[in-house]
Amino acid sequence: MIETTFNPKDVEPRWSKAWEESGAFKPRAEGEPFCIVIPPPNVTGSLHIGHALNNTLQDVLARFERLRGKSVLWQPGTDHAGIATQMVVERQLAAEGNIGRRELGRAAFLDRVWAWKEQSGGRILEQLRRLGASCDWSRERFTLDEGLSNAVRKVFVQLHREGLIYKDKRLVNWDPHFETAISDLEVVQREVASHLWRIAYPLEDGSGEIVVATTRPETLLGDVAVAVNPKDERYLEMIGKRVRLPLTDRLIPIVADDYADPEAGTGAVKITPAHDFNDFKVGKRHDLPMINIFTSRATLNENAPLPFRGMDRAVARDAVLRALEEQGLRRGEQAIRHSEPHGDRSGVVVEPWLTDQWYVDAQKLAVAAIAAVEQGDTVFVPKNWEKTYFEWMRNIEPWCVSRQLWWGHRIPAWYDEMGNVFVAETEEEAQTLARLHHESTEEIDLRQDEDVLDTWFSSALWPFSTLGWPDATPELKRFYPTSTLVTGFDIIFFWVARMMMMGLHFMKEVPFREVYIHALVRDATGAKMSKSKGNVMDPLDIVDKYGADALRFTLAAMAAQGRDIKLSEQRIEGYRNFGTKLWNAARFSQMNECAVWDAFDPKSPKEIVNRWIVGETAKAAATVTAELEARRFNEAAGALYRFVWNVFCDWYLEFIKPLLSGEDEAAKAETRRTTAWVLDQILILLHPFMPFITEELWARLGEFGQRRDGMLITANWPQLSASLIDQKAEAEIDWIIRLVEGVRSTRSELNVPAGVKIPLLLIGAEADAGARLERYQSLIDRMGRLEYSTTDEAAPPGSVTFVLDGATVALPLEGVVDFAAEAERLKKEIAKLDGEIGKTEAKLANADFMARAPEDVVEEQRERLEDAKAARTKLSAARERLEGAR
RNA sequence: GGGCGCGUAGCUCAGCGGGAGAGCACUACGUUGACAUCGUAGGGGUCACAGGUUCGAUCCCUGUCGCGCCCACCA
Repeated sequence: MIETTFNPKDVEPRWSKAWEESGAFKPRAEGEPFCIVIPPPNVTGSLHIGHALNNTLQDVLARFERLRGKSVLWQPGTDHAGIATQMVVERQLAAEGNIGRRELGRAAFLDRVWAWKEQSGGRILEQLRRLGASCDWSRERFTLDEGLSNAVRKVFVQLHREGLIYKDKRLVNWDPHFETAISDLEVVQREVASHLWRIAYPLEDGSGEIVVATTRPETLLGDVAVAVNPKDERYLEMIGKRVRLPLTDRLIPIVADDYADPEAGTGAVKITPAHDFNDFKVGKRHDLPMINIFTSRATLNENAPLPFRGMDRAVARDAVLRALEEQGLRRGEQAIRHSEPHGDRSGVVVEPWLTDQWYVDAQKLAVAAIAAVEQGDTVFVPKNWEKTYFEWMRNIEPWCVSRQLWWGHRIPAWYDEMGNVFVAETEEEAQTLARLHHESTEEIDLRQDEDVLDTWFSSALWPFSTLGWPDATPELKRFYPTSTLVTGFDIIFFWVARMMMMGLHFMKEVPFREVYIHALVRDATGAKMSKSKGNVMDPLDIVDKYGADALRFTLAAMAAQGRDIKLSEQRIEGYRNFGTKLWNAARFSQMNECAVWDAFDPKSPKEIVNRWIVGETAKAAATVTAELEARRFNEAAGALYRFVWNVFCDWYLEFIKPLLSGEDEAAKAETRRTTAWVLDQILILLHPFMPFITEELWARLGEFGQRRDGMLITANWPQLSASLIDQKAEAEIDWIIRLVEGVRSTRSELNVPAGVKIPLLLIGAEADAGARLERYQSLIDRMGRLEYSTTDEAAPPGSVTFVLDGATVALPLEGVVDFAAEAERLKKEIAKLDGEIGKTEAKLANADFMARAPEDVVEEQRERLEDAKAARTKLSAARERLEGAR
């Protein structure tokens, strides 16, 4: 016997293991391929609620397509997450005893990182298993494993050979904490309180001064010019003159450049080409020198005047301001708020810094990536994200891919002593290239580039590298292009765009046909979850408390396209209850010996209720299928919820109780078979959302009937013909439902005690309604708590009535209810009908409406009017009777 | 400055050209061998505001107000 509540803790680990061991997660040999590559989580990370959403949606699709018979590969793996992982290990080192990575040395430090990876690396995938993720775990990959590293080297070398990767000296976003370059995308702007300081630069000829405004006075030490707008009359005279740069012994020119905005600041702007992106361009235009005044840690270097050397930039700011004050060169300040660039990982202010870095010519690669989406080779769902994608792709900047970190793919470039660079997949090949270059047969001393690649470089190859590229593996042939990518909007630029570029370049085909973009999971109040705010919901805690199915169903049910998810525990609890409801429905079926039956033909039932529920099942299956195909996860989940709870449990199971306890053995047998069949369909349809409870019930229900062929995970998705929908059955059941609801509602409104059984008289019924009443009498009596029900000629005085289609339902309640209350109820009902009659009549009297509205709409209004009028007549009659009875 | 999105029941959200829905919360009542993690019934809405299009607008268009996010810039 099934117990009254489902206990996920006992059940989940068992099925996780069984599924994996059975090979169900591996693609079947036959069938249309369906492939998803997982967005690889950081190898040493742990599961957060965003992962839970992301992977739930992927698993819903994977299980859905698997049930539909496709050959499904959900490719798992992890990302080495260069900067993030290195940061964690550096913190560990600091906590242990202040040995920095530089003191430790590259090799020893990397040993530490690998050790940490070995220790914590498996955790997040274990956590995904707890969610029920049906990845083919035997194919797990890691961005730093041998195969993927090979792919990275091959891609780098080929792009370099094609001129699409090059080394360049330009300003980069420099993170002084990690002492590495980062890409534009890794820079976040944060608003800070600051000042706009005005500083006087004395003219060389002693004829006066020019005042500049700046938020960064310390960079004055690297100024090489002052720019004014050529149209700015205030400064026309000064163009071409030189000023004495304060605190230094340098003379710098005043140049005319459109960049200077007469409206901004004082109209005169200091130019520091080595530390500002705009100034860099001005410097290039005017052929100005570039003076770098910072070290890699953003302290002042030897190019700064002696007193300032070695100072941190913040200290230097104060020192410069003080020195200017002493020299009487400050011309006031004003408090402002402005945004400053920060490293997204380090949180420190990023410094524009002049260095040699490797760049990918993204502009060229973007051409095909833009065209592919324009042509619909890859579609975004929801579609409006395409606009974001295009906007970024069309304005793409060179991608800085080198990082001055240690944890990552070492750049496959070697230098000889003269600084010539040889890019090759291996040192041997580089050696060969070097010898050719030097026309020498001697061993040439080569030194590999110290830098590693941006983490996203290897991620960009993920859809083909994980399938075995550069080898022509069967998986690559079969599953590339992959089917669907499921990811968050926050990594469209970081990841999606770059996979598009790399996939198209190396595979000559898009990496995926579809990109499903889901929203962010927020807390119940709409705030972004973050550790510092302390409002994070740990998915594993939720799984412990409510079970994985409840969490999964909640996330899917809330995943409406285009809106963030505000997750509350109450909601999860509600869907846990849904699981319990299903569990108990199964329990009921088991108690009533609704056993699994071989070869049940859904066309076979004779009983109306059974014919009805078969049709409802067909409708639900069609809806769930269509909604999942359209990626409306919330609609699919909602349809299932309503079908299981409001149709199957609330009505069908109640309808069949009399049949199951009745004498008609044929009807009883049929009902058992039908119930078992419907429940099976429910388990299959629900399985993508709630895999554990459905699989468990599948097994339990299989135990007392005929044994199952296999696990639910490999069952067949229902394909039910619309011809199973029996309109006559629908009409009859609909009539019964409305009758029962009318009775219940009337009883409740008039406070008829639940325990009191009352009679029901159907007045003025057409022949078929009368027949229905007779046929389903026991059912109706039971559900309406009726003493008996029958047809009659007229309502006895003092009965309470309501209208059902053409008939009046009378409940003789004299002595049971308060007629004043009933009169009030009738009055309300009649007023409501009057309102409706008035509105509808007005509409039908409107010539424009009659002339322009479609015929079916007009007809609908006519029917509505007729029904309302008929009901009004009957209720008025009832009111008169009531008056008479008083 | 450019872009995207959102204002619908107390809360969280679906819906999106022909009489507004769900879950939770709330109220009342529960003799019911599937289920109290439940059942039955009920209350609750100028669908932000203003114009327009239309026979008809919560839905389409324009504008206003409020909120969120992304990109760019910031002397």
